[in-house]
Amino acid sequence: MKELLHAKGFKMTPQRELIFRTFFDMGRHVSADELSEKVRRKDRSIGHSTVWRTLKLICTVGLAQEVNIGDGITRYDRITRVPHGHLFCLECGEFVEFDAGDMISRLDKVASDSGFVPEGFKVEIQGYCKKCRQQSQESGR
Amino acid sequence: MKELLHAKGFKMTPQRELIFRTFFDMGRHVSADELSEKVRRKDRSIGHSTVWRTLKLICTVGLAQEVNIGDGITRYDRITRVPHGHLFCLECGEFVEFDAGDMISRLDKVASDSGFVPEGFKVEIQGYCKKCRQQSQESGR
DNA sequence: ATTGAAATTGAATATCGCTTTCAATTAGGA
DNA sequence: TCCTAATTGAAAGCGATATTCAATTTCAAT
Repeated sequence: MKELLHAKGFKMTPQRELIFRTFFDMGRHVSADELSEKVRRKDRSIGHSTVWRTLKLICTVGLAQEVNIGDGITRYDRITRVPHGHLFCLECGEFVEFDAGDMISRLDKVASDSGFVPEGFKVEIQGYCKKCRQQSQESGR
Repeated sequence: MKELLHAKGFKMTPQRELIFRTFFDMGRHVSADELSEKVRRKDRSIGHSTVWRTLKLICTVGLAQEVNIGDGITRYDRITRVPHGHLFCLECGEFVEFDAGDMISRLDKVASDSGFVPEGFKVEIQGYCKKCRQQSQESGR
């Protein structure tokens, strides 16, 4: 971890250590605010801006990527070996992952056909989850 | 057009007419600011907020949809019959569309497997376009 | 261990997209 | 024509993220 930072000219600090650990202990799709709150529960002296910046840093060194579903809140998702997409409920905001491994080769081809060297993929499905559909059915409509 | 609005309880106005026309004359992936600027070149008296609101309206009546690539700017893309994805250059911001028709059935299945009723799909590939790769190669690195 | 340049920090402030408010105006069915 | 609900433009507001800056800290080179 420290080495990874040093390799790119960054330094390790106690703040970063705590933020890194907290981020990787949390689930997926963490927003900056959520992380900031959790980090500051452990150490009140860490500033919001440090958390924001560290989150960007985690992306810069390639350990996470931004996920944007269009609600104005950027979430951060650690990069796993397994390429995956997101299912997202437009009503309650529930997030479900799905394996997108079998799409990759197709997407790779699409990219190279257009002269692009792909860096990342995003496959997202918006819709309505089971629970929300049942609820809206019960309540009259 | 007018009928489409009336059917959903909206009214047609001169402002909306101009904004609609301008939007559909522009290319794809128009941001609110771009549209606003173009509209206001034709009629300086139209307010920004009217443009924003009309853009939302166009989405509400189902003629366009928001596209979000994570740079904090929402773009609006008219809805075509052909489902498509986006290739996006991380360097210069170039946008290229590709046909995603053959992914739909797979995505539909993914959704229903999780109990979701899909409403929309987003397939995006980030990467580096040919031009930017050549340029960064020429300039030393 | 000490040093010193460069990176990092936290607080405050700024910015940037976008939304809302509000009083005045306008569209369009009755 | 009239009436009401929808719409307008300007301005203010909002929330997420970025930036500024002086003080502090890291760590490679001594």
